[in-house]
Amino acid sequence: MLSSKFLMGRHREDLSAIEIVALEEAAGSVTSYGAREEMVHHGDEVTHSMLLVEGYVCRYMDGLDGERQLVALHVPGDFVDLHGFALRRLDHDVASLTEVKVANYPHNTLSQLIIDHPNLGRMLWFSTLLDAAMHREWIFRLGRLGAIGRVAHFFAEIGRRLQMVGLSDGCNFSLPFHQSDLAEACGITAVHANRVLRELRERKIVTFKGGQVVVADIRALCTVAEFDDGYLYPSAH
Amino acid sequence: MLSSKFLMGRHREDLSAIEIVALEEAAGSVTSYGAREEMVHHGDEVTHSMLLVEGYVCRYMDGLDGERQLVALHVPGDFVDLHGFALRRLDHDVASLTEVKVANYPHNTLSQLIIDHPNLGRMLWFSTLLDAAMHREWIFRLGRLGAIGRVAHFFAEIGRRLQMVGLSDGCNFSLPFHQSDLAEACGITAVHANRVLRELRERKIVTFKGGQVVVADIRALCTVAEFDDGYLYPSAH
DNA sequence: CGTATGATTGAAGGGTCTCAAAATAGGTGG
DNA sequence: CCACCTATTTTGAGACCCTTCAATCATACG
Repeated sequence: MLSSKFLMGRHREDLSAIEIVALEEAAGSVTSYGAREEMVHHGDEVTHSMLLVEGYVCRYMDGLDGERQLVALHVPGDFVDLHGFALRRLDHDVASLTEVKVANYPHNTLSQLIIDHPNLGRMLWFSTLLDAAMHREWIFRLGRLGAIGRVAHFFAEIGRRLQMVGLSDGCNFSLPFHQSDLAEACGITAVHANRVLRELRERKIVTFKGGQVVVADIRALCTVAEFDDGYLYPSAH
Repeated sequence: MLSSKFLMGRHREDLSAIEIVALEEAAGSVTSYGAREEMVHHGDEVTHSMLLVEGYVCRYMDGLDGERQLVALHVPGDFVDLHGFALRRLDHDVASLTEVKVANYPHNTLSQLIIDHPNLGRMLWFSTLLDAAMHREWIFRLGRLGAIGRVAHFFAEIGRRLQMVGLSDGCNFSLPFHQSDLAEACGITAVHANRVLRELRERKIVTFKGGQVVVADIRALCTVAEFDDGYLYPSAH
């Protein structure tokens, strides 16, 4: 099922069997993208929204002199641009990191879906608000943490999110990033990202090599990152 | 009308007269708060959402050693915690800056409102997505701009938003902030905020004194801030 | 084997923080 | 209306974190 990971670990259980079928049937075509491809350009009018089925996608904004800032990273089960449904055009760019498979949801289909299934509508809304909650945490991370804390926090968040959709045990996961991508997510330079990674490695907290993250000391990672997963609204608590 | 500023300057014209009346009638009680009062504590279950009618409100998160990071500033016409409708509990704190008046919208009333008026529902969703768009811009600001750019960007955004609801000409507006508040919004220290303000004053770009912002050179302000108001989704363009 | 890309390290400079003190403004009571 | 008290703003000096610029190293790939 294309949407089988949607809200997995995030109160997916609040969806009825009927609603899940309705969501699945609302999916239009499935599109594939290669790695590192631009998927949506900022300013574009969007007429459908993409549910990420397979692969990693990021959203980013560009500064005047070309420096890029990641504003979101998406993993399977995430709606990548559901906010485009209400906003109509995007204020940022969307690109694939890996090879990617997305299910397209035409906006006029979504409109009807929400009318027919108000509870499903609220869960779709909820999913866009999860993005906003993550945005807030990223603001906190950039505003209040030093470089080490930022990188640690990023690892902690992605690990936890992948765990929720069954793609990680929380400590070992794939992250198809270059060090420069990590830098763009954390508001630091690639050179400094490298030094931060060395320190995290030397302190035996986490290693990152070849797109693979291995958390050696999850306790220390969360401490350094000031990480608490509450803002991810996991099902259990 | 309590909701007369809702989405003002942001496609409010997409709301029909009937929908506006329905929104107005959905408002429950009106509550007043004093200046600098905590309004919602993180983790609280929220059963209603507040539309800001008068005054300024901020949302923030606290780090381990008490440093605070603002994640949003709200001006009249903003729904302060509409995201609580779908999230149920908040991941951050909400506090007043000035004396404040809010209109309360009980969540069960909102549920019905959305079923009866799907288009209004989409506009409410839209309004929470505007918050998310601003979050993204804050991420960019913190990740990619230096201290001067961050402060300039903050001024530019608030000026523009106040202009949209008729509370500023874009260059002169009230901002009931201490320098330390500005610091908490921009991820810098209060001491450095002071130095940045001096530089912006000396470069004849903007002055901030006694809670009043006067932009002397809007062109320079936007340049320093790398500011473009597209992410605020203003009606005209 | 040569080339391109990404990772790693070094040295120097700059931006921001910290700590501390002084100046100013605002509010209150005499 | 002045005197005092407190909160806020302003300034200085030194330390530290991160950036910049450059060079070297490792790796993958034609």
